[in-house]
Amino acid sequence: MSIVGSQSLDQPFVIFHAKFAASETFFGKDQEIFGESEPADCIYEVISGAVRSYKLLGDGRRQICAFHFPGDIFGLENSLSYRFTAEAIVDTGVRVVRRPSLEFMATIDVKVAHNLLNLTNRSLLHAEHHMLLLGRKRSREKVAAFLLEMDERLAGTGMIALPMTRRDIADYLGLTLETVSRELSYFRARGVLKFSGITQRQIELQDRQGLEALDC
Amino acid sequence: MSIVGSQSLDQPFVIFHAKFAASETFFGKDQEIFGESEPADCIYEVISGAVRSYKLLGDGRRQICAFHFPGDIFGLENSLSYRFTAEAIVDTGVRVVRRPSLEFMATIDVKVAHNLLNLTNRSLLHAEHHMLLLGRKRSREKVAAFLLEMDERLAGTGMIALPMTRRDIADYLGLTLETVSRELSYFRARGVLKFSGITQRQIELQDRQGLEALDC
DNA sequence: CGACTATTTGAGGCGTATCAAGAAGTGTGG
DNA sequence: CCACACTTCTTGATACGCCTCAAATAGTCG
Repeated sequence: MSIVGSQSLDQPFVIFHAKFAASETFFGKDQEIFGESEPADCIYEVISGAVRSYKLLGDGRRQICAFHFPGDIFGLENSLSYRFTAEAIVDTGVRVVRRPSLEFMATIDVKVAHNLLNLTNRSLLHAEHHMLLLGRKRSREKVAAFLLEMDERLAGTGMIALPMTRRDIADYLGLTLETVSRELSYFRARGVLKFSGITQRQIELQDRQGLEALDC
Repeated sequence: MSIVGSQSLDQPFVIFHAKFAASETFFGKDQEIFGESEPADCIYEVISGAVRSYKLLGDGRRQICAFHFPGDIFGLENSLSYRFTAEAIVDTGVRVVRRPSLEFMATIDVKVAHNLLNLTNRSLLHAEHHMLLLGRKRSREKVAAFLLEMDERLAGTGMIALPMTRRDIADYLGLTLETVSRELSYFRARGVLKFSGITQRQIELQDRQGLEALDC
């Protein structure tokens, strides 16, 4: 229904131009790709795997601002340093472009500049949508929205293979991992979803309307 | 300390170019400037007054995404329709530019395109910062962060004249108005702030460090 | 298989919401 | 200027949703 969160477009962004794009780089599970307040040298596109980007409070409380899946671009900054930390959730391959070369291209290629703006706007759209969730939705509605977003971004088939832990989900939704688990159990008990695979991360949506009714 | 939320720059943005800028338009208190999902025709700069932009859930729960003060630009979109509703908090004057003329300028003037990107990035920075607040801070920390943000954006002198109600503050912070009121009372009882004017909206910060300690 | 991590589930507590009533502040008309 | 109606704000009592702590189960990896 909503395209929020998806970075896929009808046409690929002209940002990772062949002439400037570096080859694929790999990061292992839980490996940091860049850290908050590090110099923002590079921009990344996920090739395979999944990435979380988050901010921390002084005492360790964590807010995951976004998950990035294959095709998504992250690490776009206009300031000198990154605004958050990015980590691979599972083994992940990314394409890297150095910022200076991108900015150079933006000055000579209108299409690149336009795509940069589009990408940033897309992130902003997602962030504003997520503010509504964080500030005003209850735990059940948050988890419902999460499942619908993941289904849409990962497959759209109702068969979801989550790469992230319950804690990641909780830190994305502003909940605890126990509350996330309880709400998933609630949905399972109601037949809204079931754990289809051998693990608890493979989820099959049985009643999408039941979730959409909660997504408001 | 933080520049989050402030849209002021060393140099003014070259967006409201003399050739294209319309004259000042006025909106009365609580008047809608544009509505969510209306066609995004125009872009606005606050001249005087204050604006809130918010999203709603189906049952009326409201999340204020941002406040806009003189000098701030809002209503920037890349999609066809606005992403939220904008209302004047008090009597407000705004400068208006039609989007098509702005987009035209962006194609012929690199500086305009660059400023558009900068503005969008600034909004994104604020949104991500606010997600951390909404998802992971307690009510006291939220109110402390709010007071510091307002001080910085409205004056920076420690004398704050809030244009918005407790309900607006609550909907910005993901709280109820009663909780906001209680936390303000708490800070007042501790001598962190006092109500300096004849109304409860004029606040004088007595102990900024006390607030910054909570802002983390 | 054994050690470890991730997840579920239960019991109880805390923080914020809800409901309610009164005080403070604002605006209007006489 | 005051009287009155209305809105906003404060404060108290209580309820409840989510968090915390704890322990058992499920899943992963050597």
